[in-house]
Amino acid sequence: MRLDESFFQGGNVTKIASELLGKVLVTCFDGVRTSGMIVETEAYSHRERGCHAYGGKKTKRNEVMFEPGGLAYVYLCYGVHHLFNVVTNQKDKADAVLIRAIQPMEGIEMMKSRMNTGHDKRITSGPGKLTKALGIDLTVNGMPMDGDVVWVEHREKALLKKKVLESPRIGIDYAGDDAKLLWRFSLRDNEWVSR
DNA sequence: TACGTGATCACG
DNA sequence: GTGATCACGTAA
Repeated sequence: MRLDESFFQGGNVTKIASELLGKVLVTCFDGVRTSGMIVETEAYSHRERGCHAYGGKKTKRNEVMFEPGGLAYVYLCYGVHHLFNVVTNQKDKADAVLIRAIQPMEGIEMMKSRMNTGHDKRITSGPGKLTKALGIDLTVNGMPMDGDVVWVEHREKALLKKKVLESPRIGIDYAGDDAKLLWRFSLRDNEWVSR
């Protein structure tokens, strides 16, 4: 079952970030499906300093965050890596969830090919790696999560709460005290979580 | 621990 | 226009 916009417009970005754990992120390019179970996410809200849209700051890069929830927000980080987010909340309330790691499911050969490697060890264990493995780049920015390129499926029953680990977000030292928020969610003991 | 990498942003 | 910055990954 596919998640629709009602899921992404729920308004509580940390709740959505934790609920995305265990769900399946899917892409389909040229008829080839690749997918993986989401094992690590981070929440970002316009109300805190870690967010690109902090204080309602709207730029060319982040304008899709100001649209209603259910769109993909992709941007280039450090000139090399595409990072994939899902916009949540409602129009002009710019919140998003960063997908940081997945556990490969479908299309593993395609992922290995995209990663230029012969093995499948930890090929999706990080926000920049999973986008490469899934074929996500800037052309995906702004796409709806209920189209035929990228979407999220719900397959398994609800996760046990105690499987969800909450910790500080990675790589946002510039956010001051907001860097201490426990807004990173991961599946405890899952080997595909990033380091 | 160091640094590549290039789009984007905040200045002028 | 230009320089600083950056929600990472890899090598060492």
